[in-house]
Amino acid sequence: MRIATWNVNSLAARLDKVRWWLDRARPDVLLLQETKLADDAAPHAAFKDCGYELVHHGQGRWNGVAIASRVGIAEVVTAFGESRAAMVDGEDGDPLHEARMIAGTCAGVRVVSVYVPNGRTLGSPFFEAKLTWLARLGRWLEEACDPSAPLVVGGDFNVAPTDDDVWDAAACHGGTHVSERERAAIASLARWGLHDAYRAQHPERGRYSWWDYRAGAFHKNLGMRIDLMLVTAPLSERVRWAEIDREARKGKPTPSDHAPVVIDVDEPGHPLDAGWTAAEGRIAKRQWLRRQRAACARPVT
DNA sequence: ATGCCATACGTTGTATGA
Repeated sequence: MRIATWNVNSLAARLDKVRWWLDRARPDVLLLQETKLADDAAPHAAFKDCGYELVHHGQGRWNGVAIASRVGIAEVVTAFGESRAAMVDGEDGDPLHEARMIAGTCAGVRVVSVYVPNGRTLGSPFFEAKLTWLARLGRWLEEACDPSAPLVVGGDFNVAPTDDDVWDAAACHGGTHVSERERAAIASLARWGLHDAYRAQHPERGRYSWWDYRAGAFHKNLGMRIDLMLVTAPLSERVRWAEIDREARKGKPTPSDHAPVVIDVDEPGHPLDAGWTAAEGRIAKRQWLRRQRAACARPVT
């Protein structure tokens, strides 16, 4: 089973790129962030054409999260299960009232797509709201989820868990994304039972999931690893492969400033589509894996 | 190592992002 997360920075602007990537990586489940769409504008038909069911939680201009699955989606929860009445369309500026969380169950795995608030600057009300939001995520996990069951919280956490996850912690946005309190919030999630699936497969430095659009940051590999796949123990021991697909950060038209983070559960690569013979399937799978490694694993290209 | 890039909304500017 392949599960991925991708902050697409507008699903409307990125729809062709997302379709290309679904065909390229064939994830079973894709967690999406920053769709920047209202629910009634969610592109269900486009995903259905690619073989995916889409569940979406958005309010329009900003934020917006979704889950695309080709193995079914059940038990959908948005906004930590708060009622619609409690949500005031984010108009009060409280991130707890914004579309930043959606969960579902796909092929026996509880999947949670999160878009953690940015925080803007240390000490600002936005920064405090970011910490409050992360604490709310922790409380929801404690109340509604089971660390001994297979679960992944994937998404844009807007936190680089360690200095190995950022090109230069000192140069980083006046301290957000790398501060002690943000990292303590991630550590608190870890204590509940969430493991960093990508880091478990890749101890090396210099692997990032976001690069600034400007000043050639991507080509200089000046980035941060802020898109995470955090998995509970029963899922962690099933992870066989993880990558950040840098290919998706390249090319025209303009890509998202984030790259997808992918994990394979139970086996590496992906079961091929029906219609292949077993022998053809094995060969194609090896070629696919080789291509993936060559394309994704280079530190800088 | 910031808003120099990119997005939406709406109209040539403002808000937001990490």
